[in-house]
Amino acid sequence: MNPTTTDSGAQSQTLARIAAALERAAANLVADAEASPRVVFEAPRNLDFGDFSSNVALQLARRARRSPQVLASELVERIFADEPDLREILSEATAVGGFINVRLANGAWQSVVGSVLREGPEYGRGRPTGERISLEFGSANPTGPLVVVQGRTLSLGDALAKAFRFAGHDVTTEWIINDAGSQIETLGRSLYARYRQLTDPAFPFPEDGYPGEYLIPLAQNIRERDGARWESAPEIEWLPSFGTFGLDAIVAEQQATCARFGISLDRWQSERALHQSGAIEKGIEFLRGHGHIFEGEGAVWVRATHFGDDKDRVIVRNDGRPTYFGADVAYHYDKLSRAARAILILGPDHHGYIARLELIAAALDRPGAIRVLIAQQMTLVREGEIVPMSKRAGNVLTLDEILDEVGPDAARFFFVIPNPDSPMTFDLTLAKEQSTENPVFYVQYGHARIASIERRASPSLLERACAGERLELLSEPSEIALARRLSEFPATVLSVVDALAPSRLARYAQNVAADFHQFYMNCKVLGEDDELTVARLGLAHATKIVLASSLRLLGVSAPEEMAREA
RNA sequence: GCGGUCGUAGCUCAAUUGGAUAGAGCAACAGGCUACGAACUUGUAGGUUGGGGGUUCGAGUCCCUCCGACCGCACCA
Repeated sequence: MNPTTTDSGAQSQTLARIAAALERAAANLVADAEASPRVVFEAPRNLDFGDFSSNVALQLARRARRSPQVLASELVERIFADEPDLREILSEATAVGGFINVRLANGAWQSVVGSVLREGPEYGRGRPTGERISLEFGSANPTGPLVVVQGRTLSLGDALAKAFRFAGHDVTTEWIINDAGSQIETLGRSLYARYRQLTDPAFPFPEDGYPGEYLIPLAQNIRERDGARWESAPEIEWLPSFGTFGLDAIVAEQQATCARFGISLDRWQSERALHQSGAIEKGIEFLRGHGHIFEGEGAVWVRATHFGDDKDRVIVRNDGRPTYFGADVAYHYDKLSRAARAILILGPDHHGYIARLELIAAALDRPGAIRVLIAQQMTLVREGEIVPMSKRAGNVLTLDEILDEVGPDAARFFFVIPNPDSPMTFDLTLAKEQSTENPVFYVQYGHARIASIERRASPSLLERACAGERLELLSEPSEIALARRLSEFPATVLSVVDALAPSRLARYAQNVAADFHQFYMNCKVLGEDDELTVARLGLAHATKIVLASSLRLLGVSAPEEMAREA
């Protein structure tokens, strides 16, 4: 189906044969040599129609001067008349409403199971494409602990990175630390106030400071290290020290939270370092060379309106300091020198920034090379009540607290279920419930159930099953449906990458689990007949492989057994 | 006011990039364990895809226009 996957299953070759036959038939019926018809099969939304369908008759109808339905019927008749051998691989071909629907013989699906067993965790992996991709996500301000939204960008970003890598791309994951601006000074003042408040509770807290109690332990650390020596020092002495101390400590905490989430990024880019390294000047020079820079009102501007922005943007202030936009230009100049494409997943407060970021690509002569996704806002619900959160009041629920409450597996799976740009309600009560209602446990239970069956199976039969013996015995509808589902895995990974939509993988995992549970109800795996047991154990094991791969790409564990219910 | 994102079943979300009868899960109702883990499963019910127009063989998807929600609109970061 897709040439970039290794062995996406024998059904793809089967399909190619059928498509070729249809193309020959169409070429005969449509005496229009200028464009030879191309037959593309895709899975119909409703599988009652068949395994695959093609709309080629709808597209060719006008040129063939007959109705789509008539043309489709003729094409179907022709391929069976011209190539009777097709009946071996094609159990059914029908023309309905202009579509040509085909159903493959069981052999195609049996061989998919063989492919999965042979390739194991490598099933579905793409060949290296050589394309390098920069994927930025997380990137919280270094002024406080990570909160829920960052959990969402982290889950989406890491899942996307894993899918890109599995599909054969070369990915660098990165996070920018905004350590260059005035917020570090504000952080320093807030931390200093906490430090003074340790001995003088009446010491005033800065009005625009960062509330919340997370700075208090940091202040205590400073107190233990340095004692009272800062109490009488002037601000010019303590400010840099407190700012840097706070920054380093908070970034370290953010990294620790990522680690709890099972996420480690390749690159933590300091914005200050961009300023110091001369990267900003390099970026500006590039733009100047392309005529995108002009001077006015004492500042340096980028002609952003030329690329569709609603106003031109200052890149160097009239006091000579670059703006944040300047850092962005520099950072993406650097990213695009390392990678073919840069993808960013940002929080909801960056909505108005999408155009400005994406136009940087065009200004750098790489139109379309920057793509910004916005992870929308989340509403937290617990026991049916909205959890109130206000940054000002300092009662924001941190990501760490959420991990404490529901655990990393549930959090990662839930964050990835909806598409990034749809706002999301996160039900903490549901996420921590270990029950039918919880999709994470549903999928994990499927994996554990297979592991349990394998523990009970005779080792010699299991060994034969893993070698792919007797798969030709699989013929029950629920067996074929499950095998068919396993065949969709490689295409699912590719579609995650194409659409930048990890949610498809979460959904896919749920579908695999559902098909397995149905198979399990209908077909006894460990039965009287050893040969049938071998075939079904093979199917079960292939399912376990695909479930494990799906969960791995989502950063969720695949347990061998679930904790027993009380 | 300008711009962005969105609006789909009672709730949480899908819909293979323009395809057929818009699908899952939860909640509701009715069934299924002397079987490999019932943390499972079978079925029923639930919709004018916010409203209206347009483009074409064909629209939840693309265009226009209203309505509504959220978020931006700095020589802050």
